Formats: sequence, C-alpha cells, structure tokens
Amino acid sequence: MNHPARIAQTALYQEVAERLRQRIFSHELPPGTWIDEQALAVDYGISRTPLREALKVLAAEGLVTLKPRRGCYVTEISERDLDEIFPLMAMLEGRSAFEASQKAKAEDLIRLESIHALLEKYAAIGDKEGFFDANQEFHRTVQELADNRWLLQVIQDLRKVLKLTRLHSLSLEGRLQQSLAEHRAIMAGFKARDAARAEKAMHDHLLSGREALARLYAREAAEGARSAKAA
Amino acid sequence: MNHPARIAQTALYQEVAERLRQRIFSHELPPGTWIDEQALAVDYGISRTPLREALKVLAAEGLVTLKPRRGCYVTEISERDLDEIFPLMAMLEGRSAFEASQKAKAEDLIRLESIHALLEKYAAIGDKEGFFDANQEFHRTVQELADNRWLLQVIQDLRKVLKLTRLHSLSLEGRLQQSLAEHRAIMAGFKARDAARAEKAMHDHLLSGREALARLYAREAAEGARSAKAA
DNA sequence: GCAAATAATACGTTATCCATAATTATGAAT
DNA sequence: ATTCATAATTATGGATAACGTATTATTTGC
Repeated sequence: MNHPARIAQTALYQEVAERLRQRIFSHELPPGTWIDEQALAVDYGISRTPLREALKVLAAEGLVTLKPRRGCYVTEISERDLDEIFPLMAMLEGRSAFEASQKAKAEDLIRLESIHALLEKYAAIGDKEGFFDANQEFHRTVQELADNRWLLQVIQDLRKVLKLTRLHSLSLEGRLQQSLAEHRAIMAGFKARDAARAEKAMHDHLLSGREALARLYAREAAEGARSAKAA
Repeated sequence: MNHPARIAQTALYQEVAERLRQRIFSHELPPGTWIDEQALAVDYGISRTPLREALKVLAAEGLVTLKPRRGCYVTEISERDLDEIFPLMAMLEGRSAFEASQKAKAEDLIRLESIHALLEKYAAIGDKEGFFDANQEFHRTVQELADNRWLLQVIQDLRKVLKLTRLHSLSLEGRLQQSLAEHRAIMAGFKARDAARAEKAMHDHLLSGREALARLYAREAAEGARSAKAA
C-alpha cells in the first residue's frame, strides 16, 4: 500500500507509540489488557513492523510488558510499586525544585508565580480540572527551570508509569485545599530563594499525593467489598 | 534463511541488544560511531527486523541516538551530562544505601562485610581489577538489599549511560586508597545501623568518583594539548 | 572552483511467508 | 462426566524482497 499522504516528519513507529501511550493513559487500554498486534495493525492501517517497534519502545518505558511468545500486555502496577515510586518521585521532584530554585532568575519566579496564581484562582472557584492542569503546568515549569536533562528524563519516565493508575488524575479529589496549601509552601520556598525549603516542600507535596491516593484506593476497596456483599 | 540451531529462549532482538550493549560498553563502538544497519545485520547473520527492534530498545536506554532518516549513532556524553548524572546517581545510590540499611538483616550485614573485606584485601595488594570487581559487587549488593524495583531500574539505566564514557572503569586510577576510605565510611554506617549515615557516605562516595573522573579528563586534555603542540 | 543535476546509499515501511510455541478444540479412554 | 492425549488453530518472532524517499556522494556543466 502506498501512503503519499504521510509527510513523515517523525517516524511512524513513534506516532504509533504516542497513540498507544494516550490510549493507555486514558485507560481505554487498562492495565492487563492484551494488545492484539495483528488487529491493531489492521485498525491503524499499518503493517506489523512499525507497530512492533512501537511496542518495544513502550516496553522499554515500562508501559507494556512483553511476554515472550505470549504477546504484549499493558503493565499492571501494584500498591507496592506505588509505595516504591512515590518516595522516589518525591526525592526527584524535590531535587528538581532545589535546582530550579538555585537557577531561577527573577523573571522565572514571576512566571512561576503567575502559574501559582492560576492554582489559587481555580481552587477558589472549585474548578478541579483547571486546578489539575495548572498543577501539571507548575511542575512542568519547575522541571524546565531545573534545566537538567537527565533529572527530567528520569522524572518523566516514572511519571509515565504512574499514569498507568486510573486514579492518578483523581488524586486531587477532596484535597484541593490541601494541595493548594502545599503549593503555597513550595512557592514560598522559591520566593524566599531558599532552595532547601523549596525542595522539602516539593518532596512533602509528592508524599502527600501518595497518601491521598492510598485513601482513595482504600475507599474504593471498601465500596467494592460492600457491593460484593450486597450482590 | 532458516535457523533451526536457535533454541529461542529469549527473543533475538534482546540478544542482539545485549551484544550491542557489550560492544558499546567495551568501546569497540565508541560514542559517535554510526551503526550500519544493513552491514550489522549481515555481520550477525540476521535480518534487519530484529536488529531494528534492538536499536529501538538501545535508543530508549539512551545508549544510541536515532536520527530520523539518518541512521543510528552511539550516544555521545558531554561533561555537562556527567555533571548532571553524577549528582543524580549520588542521590539515588545514597537512597539505595538508606533503604538497604533499614532493611538489612544481620546476615545481610555479614555478607556486605565479607565483600568489603575483599575491597580491603585488593587495596592492600594494589590489585585494581580485583578492587574494581569487588566494588561493583558491593554496590550491586546494596541495591539488592534495598529491594526496590524502581530505584534499581533508575540506577541501572543511568549506569548504562555512564558506561558510555571510556574512563569509567579507570575512575579508580590513583585513588584506590581514597575509594577504600569512602567504602569504610559506608560500611561503618551500615554496621552502626545508621541509615542516614550510610546514605550520606554513599552519596559522597559517588560525588568523589565524579571529581576523580574530572581530574582524569583534565589530565587527558592537558596531554592532548601537549601532543598536539608537539606535532 | 563552485553550483546544479544526477546517482548511490540506506532508512522507513509494506507485504508475504514460515517456523514454532501457545492455546483451544477434539476425541478417546477410564 | 472427567481426564488425558492428540490434533487444529492462532499468534508471535523472524526472514525476505521490494519500494518510495530523504540524505549523501558524485558527477556534470558552467
């Protein structure tokens, strides 16, 4: 088949990897799902070759697991994995805040503050989605200011894995005010040009996120048990 | 071509990836080298398909860089990269020592001490190779005791990248005694069951390694300049 | 000697085929 | 009916050949 429509800026396997990533993150392909190579190739209208290359890439990222001769499955993350990853992320994002605080110029702080202002705004009107987006933007900006390629790489790799959990985007549920308070502490560290303080505040912010997630899981497990008893 | 000789325990692309890794680590394929897909496929007696898959995996690990439409090159690591990676590694291996110290049982400490005894022995007789191997074993064991899959993963990924630098295995050159002293400090932290102390000692040990490497580079650069002037 | 045109090279992709391992379905025997 | 062995099915891992195209190298023309 000929595809003159493709301008081929980026390789096809990369586009496919990205499409799959999004489907995994959105839980259209939940953890444990078997990925049918042939069916997917037909679905995407491509050959198996670039698809298989894409799957290798996703496997290296930890998003899928390739079982020899048994195919490809979306990776399942356990509670233990979360207990291991969050403290790691806390340390790494803390370090990121530390370096960002050291390297930030006055104008960078202004930019960071303007993003923080969005957090304040969305929290005030209770806009969870807006808060979530601004939160992401805040963390992204801190990492940009840290300007450390390898630190960024490691953080992004782990974040991808975290996005495998469905509740990730819901971790703000019921703790908007607490998250905001934590962000104020981070921002205060930056404004005081106190890198160690920014680091600790960011670190604690991440650990707090883990606790919120644990509570959500616990609640869900309880509800699951209740509905199971009812049935 | 048919290959009935292959028993195919692990996938071919994985074997190829491992072979390439070794060739990269040994600097038979030094940083910057172009990897000729077709020639390599012929050389290994395989088709391009699994070779390309292997290259995708290595690219995800950061060992090679895939330039669209221009092929595959062994990644080149800059001084700046080293300045970013070593503090990261120091933090991560420090954390590893922390967790290992917390989780280690009495028998684990005995095992660790027996490896440390090897370091003492090889340092005493000035056996650099033996010291190097025992050193690797020591770090490997600490990470095993930390028993943290994701921490291990991140550390191993970064270590692979560090192995791109030729001087990595020579970083002990002329600092055997210092490295030994640092290891004694780490061991002391473990024996005192003081996780924070083990963490800091391990952290400082890594940073010290970075400094030694920087001195080696500086010396080499000076020699390079001298021989260039002589020519 | 340099720019433009041309040829060679090799990457990205498709398509097809095949061997082998895994899974499922089938059928016989207890 | 259940168990077990066997056969049929399916999907993965890999090979091969072919092709368009972007890059690089070479030749040509001025």
